[in-house]
Amino acid sequence: MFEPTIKDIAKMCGVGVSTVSRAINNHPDINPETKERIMDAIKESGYVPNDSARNLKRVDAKAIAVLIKGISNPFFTSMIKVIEQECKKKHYAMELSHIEADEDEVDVAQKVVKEKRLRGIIFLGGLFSHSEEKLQKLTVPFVFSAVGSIPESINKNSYSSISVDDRKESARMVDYLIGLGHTRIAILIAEAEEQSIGKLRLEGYCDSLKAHGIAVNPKLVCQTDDGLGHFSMENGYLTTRKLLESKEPFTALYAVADALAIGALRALHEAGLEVPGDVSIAGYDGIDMANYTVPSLTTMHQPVEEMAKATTKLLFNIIAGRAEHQHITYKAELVIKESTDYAARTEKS
Amino acid sequence: MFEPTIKDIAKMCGVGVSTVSRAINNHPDINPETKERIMDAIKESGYVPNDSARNLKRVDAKAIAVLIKGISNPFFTSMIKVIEQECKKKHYAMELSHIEADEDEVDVAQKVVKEKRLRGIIFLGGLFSHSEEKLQKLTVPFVFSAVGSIPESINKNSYSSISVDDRKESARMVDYLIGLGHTRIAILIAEAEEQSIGKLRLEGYCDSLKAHGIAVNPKLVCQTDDGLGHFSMENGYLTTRKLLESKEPFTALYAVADALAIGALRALHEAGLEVPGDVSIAGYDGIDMANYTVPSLTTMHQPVEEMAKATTKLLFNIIAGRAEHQHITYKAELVIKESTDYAARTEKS
DNA sequence: TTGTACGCGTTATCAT
DNA sequence: ATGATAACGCGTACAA
Repeated sequence: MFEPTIKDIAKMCGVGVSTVSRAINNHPDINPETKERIMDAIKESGYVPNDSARNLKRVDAKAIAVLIKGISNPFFTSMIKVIEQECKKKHYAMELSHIEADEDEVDVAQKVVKEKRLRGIIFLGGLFSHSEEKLQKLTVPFVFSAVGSIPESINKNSYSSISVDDRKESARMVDYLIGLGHTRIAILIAEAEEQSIGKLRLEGYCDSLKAHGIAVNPKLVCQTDDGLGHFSMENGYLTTRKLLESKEPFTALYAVADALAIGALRALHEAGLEVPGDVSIAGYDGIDMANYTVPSLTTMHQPVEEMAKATTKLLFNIIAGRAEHQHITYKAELVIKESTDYAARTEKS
Repeated sequence: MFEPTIKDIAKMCGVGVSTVSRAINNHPDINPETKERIMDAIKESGYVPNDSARNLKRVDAKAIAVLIKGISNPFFTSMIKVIEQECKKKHYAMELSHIEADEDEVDVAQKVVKEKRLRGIIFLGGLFSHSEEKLQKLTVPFVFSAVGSIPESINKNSYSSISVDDRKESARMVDYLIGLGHTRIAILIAEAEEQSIGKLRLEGYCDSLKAHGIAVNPKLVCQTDDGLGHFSMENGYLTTRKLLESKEPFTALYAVADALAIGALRALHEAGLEVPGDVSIAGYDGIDMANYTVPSLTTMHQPVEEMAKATTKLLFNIIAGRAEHQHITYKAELVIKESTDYAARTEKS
């Protein structure tokens, strides 16, 4: 089947290619009549401009990339949806790419930027372990969103970030559990690498315990041993089972991701334990699903929509030269649901 | 910052551009020594070929597109992951694009094909409402995966499809529920447009009831009224509440998607009903989450991984001219978990 | 307001 | 085995 090009359209309308180009790209210098005639011909012939040729010419494509690490976490799915909508509004294309656990996101970014000649990058999730030198090789603006903490050593003016203060909010959750009278609080983490979100949330946990004069019991710090560090329900389930098998007593379980918490819920149920009757459970993220579990899940709700919108808005502003690099921290909201209760009741039972 | 091109590499190595091109693309006619020298220079300079220029020249990009309708259904998330892996293996790029509920997937496909010059398309989800004429305008091979039924009127040799027999498997689930003694079985559907998956599963429901001499009670056919037809937990929750408010008695609830079932689980819990004590619940899809709900969910498990692999494999084979169009139907597996029980017990309570 | 001609970075064809 | 060169389809400076 024949694919018409811009030349064919030009011939059909008896005009030059540049006139057609102007019509397509809404240039001001064009006679409305000719433009209409051209647009009609385009519709009729089913002509669609070749993206490759455009991008080749334009030196940079009207597109951004979203590089996401840890797709298994439903939290990101929500963010992507919002980011995609925002891109559509701006008529930007969005290149979505997953990054494997063992890949270096900045390396991938570099490759993608050169391959696709795009205008900006959003890093979603993962952890920050890049040298400033490496970052500076990236020729387009980029925004880190929902990544682990970024070392102070990196110049704040060389990148943007959108985040919540994972360490602080995590501590807040543990404060709440302690406030309910819990002292033997287990924590479920999937990854604990340096600078990762998991690590930060673990630190918050330790902060809070220490602030309340409670020693951290290493036996209650539960980490998956698959090394993959997925925030998955399966991981939450398996790790909780191991915790139960260890017989180490606890009255509350804090999972650093809702997906983990949901797996934990199931494991406790199978062990014949009531939530929150026997054990209180708290999650983190505030994903949709947390509202529908039985019992519903107490969690730290991150403002997904706002964060996603802020991320894209910031990136577009930087691309347009309308903004400098910024660091925006959102507050998470402690959403108290059915899965947590006073320890006193627990002890009685 | 300066971006080296193939010419720069050529100059650096004192060779012609074509030699560099040959080195990059693993052409046979090249001296291993020169090739090595070139590859070194490429690494050193950080050169990455410009995808746009490549695709422009190559008339078709080494890429396929996945067009997905209904991203909110977690079932698709799993499929995408597998498809992506398969693409990586074949060194194909994968363009992922969501289709809005009101968009026509074939129109979008046409646009994407022309814009990106890609080699094939996978349609994921949605329903089939396209004229053969329109389909034939698509110049690249395409495979429908997990879409609703395709009208007999369309020539089977003009497209491929991977699916499960939704109508039959749906009936099988209802057979099972009836086998447990249930007769007042409600059904939860999100969309019921012609040819949609929802419609097919509804038909299977009716088939089974009729085969067992049970009349279909329209009051037990529950459909969301948001018109969007999302397979979301929220939809399942809200629709179930409406059903409960209607006071129409039922002992079993069949949700045509697990996400809906999870919402239903919650709604019943809030109404003080036990599952499966008071009401049995069954889902459809077999998503991961179904194993972790409390109670765990009886569901029709679709072989996601196999289907996704078959889809990509088939598409690549057709692209390579190694295969004709095919229609593969997979069997779903009835996975019996905790959420369903004999009606007898229900009646007693 | 419109048309002509060049070049973007790459691959393929042809010589050598 | 290697190099020169013509496309690929488009945007745009420049001329008209």
